Amino acid sequence: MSDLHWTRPGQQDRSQKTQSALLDAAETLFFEKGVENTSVADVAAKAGCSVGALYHHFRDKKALLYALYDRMTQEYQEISRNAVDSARWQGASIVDMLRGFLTFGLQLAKERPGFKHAGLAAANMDPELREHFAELRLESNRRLNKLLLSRKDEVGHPDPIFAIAFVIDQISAMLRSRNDDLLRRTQLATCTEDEFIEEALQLACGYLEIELT
Amino acid sequence: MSDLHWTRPGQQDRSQKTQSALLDAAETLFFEKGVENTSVADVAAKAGCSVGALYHHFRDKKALLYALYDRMTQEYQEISRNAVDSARWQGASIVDMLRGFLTFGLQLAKERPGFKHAGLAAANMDPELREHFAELRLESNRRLNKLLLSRKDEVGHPDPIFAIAFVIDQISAMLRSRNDDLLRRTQLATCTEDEFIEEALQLACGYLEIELT
DNA sequence: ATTATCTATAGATCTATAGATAATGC
DNA sequence: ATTATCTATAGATCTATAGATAATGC
Repeated sequence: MSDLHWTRPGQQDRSQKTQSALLDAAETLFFEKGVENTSVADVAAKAGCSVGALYHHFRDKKALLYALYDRMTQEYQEISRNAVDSARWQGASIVDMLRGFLTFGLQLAKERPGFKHAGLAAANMDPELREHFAELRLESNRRLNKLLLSRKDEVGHPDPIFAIAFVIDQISAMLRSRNDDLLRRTQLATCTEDEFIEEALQLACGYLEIELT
Repeated sequence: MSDLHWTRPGQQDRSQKTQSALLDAAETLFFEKGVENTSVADVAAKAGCSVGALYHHFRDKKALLYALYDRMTQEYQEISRNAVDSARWQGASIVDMLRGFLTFGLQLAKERPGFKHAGLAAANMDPELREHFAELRLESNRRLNKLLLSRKDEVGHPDPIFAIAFVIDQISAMLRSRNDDLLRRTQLATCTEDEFIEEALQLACGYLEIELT
């Protein structure tokens, strides 16, 4: 995934500019209308350049898509690694860490709707990309897992290691669902974001057998 | 959605047969390779008939897709209404009802993988179909909600009506995640299906404040 | 006589390339 | 002199239709 032999390095200043413009255009159009329903001509038009220029920068349509995912991946990893950082959560309780994770998950979806759509779009497109996205999420979850394990003495559940992993998986699933606009609209319980966080914490803490102060 | 003006009624015996064959072929191919990557020629070939025949039965490609979703909807509703049936769960406890729901959700995904893929495929295809699928799931959840409310005296949570709705939403999200092969493979906690059900019940009951006997 | 099917193809895309032109930076 | 861009188009699909042929059931 990360070897970039499909994009031309670019040796003039303007090169970088149109390459970015092409990626921006692709990001918008691919997730608005779907990759299959977006022609390279559409992308070029939105980027304000010609089809020929597009093919100068990217070997083919797939290369453009992969380069786009690569860009998103780097963005995502930077944000995520910063949010679930061990130094940042030094001394915090499990509840605080979980609250932080929930807050981060909800915010990210609002600030970068592209990520959400990208995951969706990758689904029935490229199995490789789908895998890649799952791996990204797993990495975040693993970091959180490590954080929580450092405080596993707070957990009353008979098998704390399993329980922590299970809770993270489920909270992750709940977040994904909450972040999907359509799914949220068709849920039985309507609540604000803050309410959602607190109720999800109740769920988690009840299971882990942690006192919610 | 349910008015079927896009399929020809069919007045000969063989008509029904090829129509079914076309829908079967579409079901397989659409969810294997994606709708956009499947040509009507592919579908006709797999169904063992010609493109012309396909267009005799369905106005256009979209009509074929809609007819397919219509068929799946009817199947799904029948199964679902039977599973979450008030007569069937007469006198059962909330835990039993939730366990039944979880069991049903896991089994359905195994028996009819099409439903799962259909939901996925609908996602970045047709917004209308996406909505339709969400509505279907909502209907199931509403039925379960009604069932649980008849036993809300078991619930220790201060706001039982909200708590029940919230728990159903979250269990539904957890099920969706568990039923997605790729997501399951990248989860932190590996567990069998039965373990998943019991742990999910623990989560739910801890939150609802129900005694797990 | 009607309904269902087939073959062949027109017309509309859309991807990717070839060849010409313009802009950059040494 | 090299790199980036544009215009124009070849070639490959793919959808949907027209017109001919085969099967059905009254």
